[in-house]
Amino acid sequence: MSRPQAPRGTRDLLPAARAGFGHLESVARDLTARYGYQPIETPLFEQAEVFERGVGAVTDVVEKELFRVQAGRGDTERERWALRPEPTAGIVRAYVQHGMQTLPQPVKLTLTGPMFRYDRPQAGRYRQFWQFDVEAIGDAGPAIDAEIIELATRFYAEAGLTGVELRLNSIGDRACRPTYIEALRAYFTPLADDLPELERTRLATSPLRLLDSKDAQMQPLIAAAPIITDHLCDACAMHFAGLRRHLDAVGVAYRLEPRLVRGLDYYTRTTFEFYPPERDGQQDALGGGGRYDGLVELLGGKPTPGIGFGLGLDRVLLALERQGTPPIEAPRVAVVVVGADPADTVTRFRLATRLRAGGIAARAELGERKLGRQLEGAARDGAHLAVICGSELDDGQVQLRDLEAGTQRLVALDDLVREVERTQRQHRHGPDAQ
RNA sequence: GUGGCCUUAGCUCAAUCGGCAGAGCACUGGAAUGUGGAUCCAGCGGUUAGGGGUUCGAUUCCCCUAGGCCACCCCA
Repeated sequence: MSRPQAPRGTRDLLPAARAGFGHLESVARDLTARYGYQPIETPLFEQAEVFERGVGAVTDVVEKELFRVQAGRGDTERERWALRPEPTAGIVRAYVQHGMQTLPQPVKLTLTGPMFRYDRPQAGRYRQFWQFDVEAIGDAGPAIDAEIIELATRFYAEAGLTGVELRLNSIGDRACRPTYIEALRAYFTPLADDLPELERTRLATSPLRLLDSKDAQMQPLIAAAPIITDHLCDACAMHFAGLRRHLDAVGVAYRLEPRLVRGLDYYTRTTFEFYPPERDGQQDALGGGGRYDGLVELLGGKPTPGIGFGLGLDRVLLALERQGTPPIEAPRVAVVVVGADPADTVTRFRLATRLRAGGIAARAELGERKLGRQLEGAARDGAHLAVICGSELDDGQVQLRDLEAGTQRLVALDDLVREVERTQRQHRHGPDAQ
C-alpha cells in the first residue's frame, strides 16, 4: 500500500456529500419530534451476545456479517464485542437495563447513526452505513404499527422521494407461525431432491427464506406454496386487519406481500419494507421493519411488545440522485472580509471577529493576496457581500460591497453589523421587505 | 463467501502495433500595487492502484494482491 485508503466498504463523506446526510438528519429530527419520539444514543458496539440473542444466532447478519471487535484479552464473555449491525437490539438492551418499563408506555425512541456489517460492498451496500431508526416499545395494538409505518412514509415524502412503495405482511406469532412453517415444510419436502442446494439447506434451517428466493426455477413453486396470511391465528388476523384499517384511515397505500419475510429472527406479526419506484439493482430496499413482541424478553426483560423500523440514509440519497433531485449544497458564508493591504491580516481578522460576535457568518481572507485576488475568491465562494477595508478605516468606515449587484457604499464601522443584517434581510426577502 | 468487468494527475478522460505518459477542469501565481466568477500566460500535480513476470523496451501482454462496480448471497 503506497498511500492509506479508507477501509473497504467505508467512505469519507466530503462536505458536499455530508450536506445531503445533514439534510436527511434534520428531516428525521424534525419529524420524530413532531410525533413525540425522543432521541437516544446507544454505543456503537455491544457485547456480541446482545446481537446473537437479539437478532438471532443463525441469521446471516450475525453468522456472516457481524463485525467482531478484538480488544482486551477477548477471552471472556464480557470481552466479546461486536459493532452494531442494526439499532433495535441495542435500544431494547438499554430499555431493559434502565428499567424503562416503569415509564409511561409505549416508550417512543429514535436514533440516527452508523451501522456496521461485514459483507461484500457494492453500490448502496457498505460496511459502514447510516440508518434512521424509530422504535415504540410497550404497546401491542395495531394502531401504533400504523403510526410507525405512516411516520416512515412521511419521512420519504419530506426527504423529497416520490413513488416509494410500501410492502406489508404479517408473519404470525408463536401461536400460528409454527403451524405455517410445518405446512411450508410439508409442501417443499417432497420437492427437495429437485431443489438447488441453497434452497435445500434453507428448507432445513430457515424455511421462510425459501419464499424470497430469486432462483428462476423456484418461482413457480413459490407461487403455489401455502400463504402465511391464510394460516394466521385469530389474534394475529385481527391485529393485521386492525393495522390495515388504520393505514386506510390516513390514506397510506400499501401492497400486501404475503411472501415478505425478513432476515432478523425477532420479528412477529407485522413486517414491512419500502422500495423505490424504479428498481435497477438489487441493493435498493430503502427501509423496513416490523413488530418484535418477544425481543425484550429475549434480552432479559419482562414480556413486552415492540415495533420499529430502520431506514437506510445512504440508499435514500442514492434514490434521490437517481430521481434527478438536485443535491443539497454545503453551507457557505455570505460575507467575506477583504482588504487593500495584503499584508494587513490583523485588520481583516479583527473585522471578521466583530461580525461573528454580532451573529453574522463571515470569513476573513487571511492569505496575503492582493485585493483583486481576494475579491475573486469571495466571488467564487458564492459570497453575497464583501467588506472591503483600506484607507477609509482612518475615518472609521469600510466599503460594503454587494457582489451580485456590483454596487458598494461606505458604512461606518459602528453600523457594520446592523447594515450587513439589513442587507441580508433584503436579499432574502426581496428589495421591498423591511 | 462465489463468479464476471474494471483501476492512467485531486476530478473527467486520452496515449496508434509493445516504442519519449498527455489534455480539460480544479489549485497556485502573473498579465492587473484599491475592486470580483470572463480572457490570456505560466506553474504545481504521476512509483500509470501495489508487487512480480515476459520483453532490448510494458499504461499496453501474463500472474498475485488491494480497491471499485455488476450478478449471486444478504439487506439498509
